[in-house]
Amino acid sequence: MSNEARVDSRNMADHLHSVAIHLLRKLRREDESSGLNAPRLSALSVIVFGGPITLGNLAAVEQVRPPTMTRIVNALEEQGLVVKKKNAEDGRSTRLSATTAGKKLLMEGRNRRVRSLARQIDALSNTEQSILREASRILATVVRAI
Amino acid sequence: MSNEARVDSRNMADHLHSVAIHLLRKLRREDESSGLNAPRLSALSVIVFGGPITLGNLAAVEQVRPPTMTRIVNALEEQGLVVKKKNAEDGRSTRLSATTAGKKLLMEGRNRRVRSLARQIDALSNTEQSILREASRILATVVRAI
DNA sequence: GATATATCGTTAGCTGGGCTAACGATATGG
DNA sequence: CCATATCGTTAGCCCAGCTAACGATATATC
Repeated sequence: MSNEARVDSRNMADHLHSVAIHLLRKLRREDESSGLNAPRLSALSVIVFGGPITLGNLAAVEQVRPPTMTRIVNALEEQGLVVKKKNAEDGRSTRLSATTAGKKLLMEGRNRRVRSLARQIDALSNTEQSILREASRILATVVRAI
Repeated sequence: MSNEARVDSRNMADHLHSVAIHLLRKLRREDESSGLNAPRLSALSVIVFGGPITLGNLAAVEQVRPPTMTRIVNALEEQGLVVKKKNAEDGRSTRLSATTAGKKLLMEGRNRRVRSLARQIDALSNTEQSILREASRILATVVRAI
């Protein structure tokens, strides 16, 4: 590989990193009324679409340590969005699943949070939207591989 | 606009949001040895390339409130990476600039942090790299507009 | 079957980033 | 000269990360 290519990939990585930081900072501001911030929303999403799931597995999926996930799940539980059930086959682990309220709030909260971003995407040309769509797919595999 | 397009942009926004969360979580792990985490690295970067700059302006650029930036800058100052100077023309404001050590650490820390991401980008095809390059440019303007 | 070991989740305690409210210091305008 | 505005800091709060240590349960070994 040429040295230029390496410099370029470093710049791209740098730029993507910066964009990710600022994107999340912006979106965080949309949270005020939702009662669901990013980590909780993301965890709830996994529970809704991938549940029932154990706390340890959820922590692994979300790339955090179990104590971190304990607190996130406790908050979701106190809000009545998630229920913990003992696993009958293994008393050490729990089975997390979403309540009806949890599923409902996921959709609403997620909508609220990404609404402003979606609005900006709507304003892009079709070509630009295609590029973004492809890029987000590529990025997902890239991130998974890190 | 068709309803399908709106649904699609919401899904894209959703997906980008999720990717951004997981990207930053991954990259945060690369920080251990660097001594510079994301907010400090980002702030230092602005000071290095955009300094001298006032604390308030830096906070605005970084999209955080002044008290938040005060703490970040204090940490950078304690590490000898940044210096505060009184503005001679306006005694209320300060002029932040990077020390030589700050400039050096920025390059090294930034490299370390995005190295694993750059490595994955290197492994992509030329086409995929082009898509990512375009997408990061588009995203930057999108984020700025939110 | 008893005992050692491994695994799951929680608790405790730390660091650090975000915020608002309130304040001192300095500029500026009436 | 005094009222008002602006800049940055301090204080105090919430929440997300982490490690270390622990109780409870499973499992393996003797």
